[in-house]
Amino acid sequence: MKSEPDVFSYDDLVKVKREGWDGVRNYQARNFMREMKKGDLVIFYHSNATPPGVAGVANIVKEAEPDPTQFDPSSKYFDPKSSPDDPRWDWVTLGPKKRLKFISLDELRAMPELKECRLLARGNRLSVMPLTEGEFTAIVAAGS
DNA sequence: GCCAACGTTGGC
DNA sequence: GCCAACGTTGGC
Repeated sequence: MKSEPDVFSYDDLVKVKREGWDGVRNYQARNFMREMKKGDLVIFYHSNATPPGVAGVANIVKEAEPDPTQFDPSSKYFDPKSSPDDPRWDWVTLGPKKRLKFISLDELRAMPELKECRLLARGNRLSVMPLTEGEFTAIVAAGS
């Protein structure tokens, strides 16, 4: 899962202990969140950063449920086409699991295990996407 | 249903 | 700040 560290970093997650992952407004990303189970592990990626890269491992502490910001007119994530009767967007709640030694995007690209990794695919803009077990393990090993 | 215009993402 | 990629919107 990607986050812009200026907005919400891995350190912020450690600080607040748990955080609802608000603002996902892409159906594919939403559907991936819906597949997540409590206890699932998540690679926390810092996007739009200098440098971008992986900061740590998080876990799912609460499964998908409606993202309340979609109903809040004062939120930048407000969606007037969504209603509490028929919510369109979900969030999951994350907690910190394990901080990793920062792995920059350059280092990720150099890892043979990540050759096919969706995160690194050209033009990929999804903020939530699945990793294979091998990819996950390789990233954790690189940051441990 | 097509597709041009537009907005957003995210690396550089 | 630039720009490629690509999802969404809206006119037809």
